[in-house]
Amino acid sequence: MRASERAYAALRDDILEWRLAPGTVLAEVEQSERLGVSRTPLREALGRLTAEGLTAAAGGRGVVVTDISLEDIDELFELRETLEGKAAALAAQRGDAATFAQLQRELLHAPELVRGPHPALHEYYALVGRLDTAIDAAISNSYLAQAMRSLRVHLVRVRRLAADDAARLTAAAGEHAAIAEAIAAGNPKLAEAATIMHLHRSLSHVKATHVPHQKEHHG
Amino acid sequence: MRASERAYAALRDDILEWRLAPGTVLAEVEQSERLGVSRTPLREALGRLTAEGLTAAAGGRGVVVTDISLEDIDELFELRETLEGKAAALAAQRGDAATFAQLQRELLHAPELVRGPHPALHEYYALVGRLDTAIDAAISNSYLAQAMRSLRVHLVRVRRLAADDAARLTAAAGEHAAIAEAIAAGNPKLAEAATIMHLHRSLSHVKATHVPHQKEHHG
DNA sequence: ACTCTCACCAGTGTATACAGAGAGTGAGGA
DNA sequence: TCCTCACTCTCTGTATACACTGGTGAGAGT
Repeated sequence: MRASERAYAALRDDILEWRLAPGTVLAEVEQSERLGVSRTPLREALGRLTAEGLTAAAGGRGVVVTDISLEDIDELFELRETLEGKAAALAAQRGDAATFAQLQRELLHAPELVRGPHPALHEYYALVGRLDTAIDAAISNSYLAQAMRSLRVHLVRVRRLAADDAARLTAAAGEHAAIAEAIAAGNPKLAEAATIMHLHRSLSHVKATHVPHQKEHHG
Repeated sequence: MRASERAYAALRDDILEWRLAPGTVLAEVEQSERLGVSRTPLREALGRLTAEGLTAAAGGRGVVVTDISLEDIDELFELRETLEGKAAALAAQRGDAATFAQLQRELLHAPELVRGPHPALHEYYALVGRLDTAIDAAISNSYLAQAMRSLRVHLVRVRRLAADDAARLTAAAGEHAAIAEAIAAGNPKLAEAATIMHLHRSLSHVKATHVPHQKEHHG
């Protein structure tokens, strides 16, 4: 694998998992030594991260990890409602009913994954991810899909701010199932409404359980 | 100005003005010599262009200028309708009425700019650009604004495919004035409807006057 | 004549050296 | 005591040299 790709993936993970706190200055030499690559591929990685909005240029002083404020979360979900609402509606018009009917059935059994002594959270998130992928494929609009992908990067960070307990995941599975059902039924209005409902509840949950992230400067 | 910035601006302009036809392979050494910069800043420029979707990696064989098909235009306007419709609605809710009322008055006089022996097209496009900027500012949602900016880059390319005659520009000015009026009136539904109407007519115009671009390989 | 293989080459990916700019710090004066 | 100016130092921005990969063309074998 290319060195620039490794550096990008490593830094991206570090930021999304909050191992690199917002405000952290990413100096080129420091990071290139830490990741074992030279400055050239590291600069490429930083450029991609900056283009995605995970880092920002700090005026001659390298790049810093961007912050996510409560206003950012509101803005993020406002855009998300617009894009994913439209995407669900388009999927209902253009998607394959059998695919989404199958996803609905699986989602209805998803609560079993998050309950019990050994919650299979990985499988749960993979299932939800398959619904996202199915919608992306169904809309057959690469620009819209691209816009949603770039949005989801930031949402991964936000998700880490909330406490995803079993109760919330169970409820979310039901909401996802409702979206899949509406798409399978070919009902655009209903699919959009189900998506907006889900996003509002998700946002409420994030805001209710959100704990301000302490900035750790462990050096 | 930084060399990477100059290279980026030059290549971006060349692509948007169709001086670099879709499918053109941008070899690093060749372009770095043409633009008078070394390969390092040129690679950064190519990375930014690829992130924006104006170029695409060609599997170890450099990057190529991406193509814009008729399907792309449909997808582009589908996303545009979603984003700009929402933006207009938000601007109607949050924007300053006086600002948009003033823009409406100027837009109503815009036909004078495109008629006559000396059409002031530059002023016309600047005025329309000011409406876009005002909407961007009014929505106070950086993520939505960013999504629209990345979309408009591609629309500049599409605009070059259509023949922007005085008749179309006059009609477009009226449509823009209607959008500004609806925003000034604080009517979100109306602002969204006016935007969707404008975009549909704009798309129809592009499709009606579109001439397939001949690929020139002048070397 | 067709196909397979090997070698060469063009071009990207990476490392490193050098220059220039910006920020921080220290001292001196008001 | 605070403000300002200059110096220094570190870090970014750029150039260039080197390595490696992927592709293409020619030559030989079937």
